[in-house]
Amino acid sequence: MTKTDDRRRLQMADVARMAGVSVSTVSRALNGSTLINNATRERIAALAQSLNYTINLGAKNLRMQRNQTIAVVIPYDATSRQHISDPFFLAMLGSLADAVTERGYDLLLSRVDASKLDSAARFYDSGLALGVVLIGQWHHHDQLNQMAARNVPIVVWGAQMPQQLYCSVGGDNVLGGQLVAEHFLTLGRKRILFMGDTQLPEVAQRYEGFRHALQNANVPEIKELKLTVPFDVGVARTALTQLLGKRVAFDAVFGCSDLLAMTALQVLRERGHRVPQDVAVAGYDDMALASYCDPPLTSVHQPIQDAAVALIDALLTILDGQSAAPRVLPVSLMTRQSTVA
Amino acid sequence: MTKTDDRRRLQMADVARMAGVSVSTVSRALNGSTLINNATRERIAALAQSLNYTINLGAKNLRMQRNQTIAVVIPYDATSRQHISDPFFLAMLGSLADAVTERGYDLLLSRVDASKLDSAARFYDSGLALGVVLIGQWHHHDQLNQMAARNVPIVVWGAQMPQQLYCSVGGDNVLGGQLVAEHFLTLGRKRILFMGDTQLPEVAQRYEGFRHALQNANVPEIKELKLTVPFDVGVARTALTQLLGKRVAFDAVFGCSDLLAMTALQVLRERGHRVPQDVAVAGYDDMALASYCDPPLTSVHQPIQDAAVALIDALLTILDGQSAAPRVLPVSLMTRQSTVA
DNA sequence: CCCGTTGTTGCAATCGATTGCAAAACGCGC
DNA sequence: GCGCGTTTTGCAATCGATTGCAACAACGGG
Repeated sequence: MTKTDDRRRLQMADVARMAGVSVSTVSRALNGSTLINNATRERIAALAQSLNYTINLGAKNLRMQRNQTIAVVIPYDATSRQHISDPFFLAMLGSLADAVTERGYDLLLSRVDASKLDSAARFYDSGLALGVVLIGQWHHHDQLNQMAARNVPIVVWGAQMPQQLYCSVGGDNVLGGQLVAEHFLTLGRKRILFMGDTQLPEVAQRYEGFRHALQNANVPEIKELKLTVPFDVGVARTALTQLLGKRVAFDAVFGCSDLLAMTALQVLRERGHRVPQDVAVAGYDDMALASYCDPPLTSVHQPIQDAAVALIDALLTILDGQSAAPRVLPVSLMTRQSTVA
Repeated sequence: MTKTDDRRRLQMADVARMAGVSVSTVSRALNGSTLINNATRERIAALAQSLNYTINLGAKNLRMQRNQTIAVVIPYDATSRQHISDPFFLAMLGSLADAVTERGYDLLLSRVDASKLDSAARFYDSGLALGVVLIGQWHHHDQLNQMAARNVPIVVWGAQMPQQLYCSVGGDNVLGGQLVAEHFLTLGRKRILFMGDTQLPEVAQRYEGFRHALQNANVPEIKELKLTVPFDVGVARTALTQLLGKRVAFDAVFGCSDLLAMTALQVLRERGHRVPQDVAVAGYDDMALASYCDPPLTSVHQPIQDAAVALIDALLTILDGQSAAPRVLPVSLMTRQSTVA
């Protein structure tokens, strides 16, 4: 099969020539300008249609000084060379794609090194996108503030922090942590293992709510029962195994993501602990897999679809020249058999 | 707080003026042309750096007649107004994002109505993207062929079909179906419920392999045990419930996605059937949740990361002017407790 | 028949970069 | 100080669209 000569893409000048008018006329006709005679407009529209002509958006955007693209950035941990795998990010991405599409924008998806969050600005700086939605603050609240300070339109999924210059949208992490702690306390569990990296703002807030609930109930906090692990199944597994090896006793586990909780579930079962009888386990995010797993996982539900809509709306507000206030979305505890039989 | 005057973006002309040279010189300097004196080049580079100047990619792309963007399109079912939710698509998307980023391209994510797959070509036609990766053929093999015929660079995740003009990458669906059937037969199960929509090429192939294995073993095919349902948990649940109401007996279920299989798992359990003792259940895709669910789900593993890499490489090959052959990737059966206790 | 209006159309500048070609600057030997 | 070969630089055209402004046609009134 000989390859058909991949001839030059059709452009406005071609349509103009074939219609016997100037490029300006074609441009105006296709954009529905009232300057153009109705008959001419329709004739040109029909011709363009039949030629299967599509306007070159690059050229249009350049001239119009505007485009219709929103960048969504999911940071990755360069040290562990991890791929996007956490279902939470993926689910968020799916909802964002819907929200963006619904509003008639395009979505540019990218990943950046979590230690250089500010490189996410390149999409704005280079004019590729109107603004940026960043999933997670990671360790670089400061970089985000700097970007906001130089007027990069950016909205971040994550915790609301003091002295924050950028707009954030996130779940009520303090409440989430508190709900889990209270739930465990109601069940009479007092030696609760906390799994998460409190260096991350969101996790820090969950821990704060968690600790606060313990204090309120006059339950002492136990140092060894704070297990600092990243959102990484492998690391979590070894850390937990190690802890169990040290024979530290606990009767409940609070994993700061469903994946962490489910890892705990597996490790505990392998070691012969019964869930929830011996150890109750709760997770965070309430992903689809939480309700399917064995036993179904108690988890803090975050409203992902609302979150995606809120993120996009906030960004559009900023693009509109207004300022968007940070938002904290409600969360709720989904109680399942991993904590109550 | 008064909004700081969001002054015009810096452009090459500005840098040129400040450096006391022409735009051409700046352009060449930043692109590392050897025409430029080393000292000058460095001076300009340093200046640009300090000014935080970023080149306008829209303008550059227009002039260069090229960009670095690949469109990834995930169709949606307009009739059910479904959001991206199937974890398989999301996982694929994650892997694609990594593969694309790794090769230095950007990823434009979009959704199109599954009944108008050809509208995915707009990203190419409008010059927004170099080419398109489409996830799934759905019901429109014909539209894809037409796109390929008019030289739209496109690669499709899905089944390889006869008289196919486009490049596809997919799992070995026939083998997958066969593996599941053989596994069930080995377990002595002969009344196997097939759940999936054989209108979809991939599912049709799985069914073909499945049926073939039954024939080979001289096991009769049972008409009522083919349940035609889309990849939609809600629909699947009602269809299965209905079937159970009709008292049709079966001792195994083959769900064409993990989500379908897990839905079956739940429905069966609700109705008091034990898995795997009364009914064995197998799924497809081997998502993370398959190994976590209760009981862990036997499933056909598809190499998603390899698939993503293969898709992108195929597209790049096509963009390079060569032709890319369709690829069928190996699959394997992950046996877990949902079929063997 | 001339002129002002109104309704259409085209010319040419513009968006922000790249690049072929001509011109300027430089070095060097005579 | 001149001529010639090398570097180095800048002018101007170009990518494919949009749009202000001027030009032109048609028409009606005086």
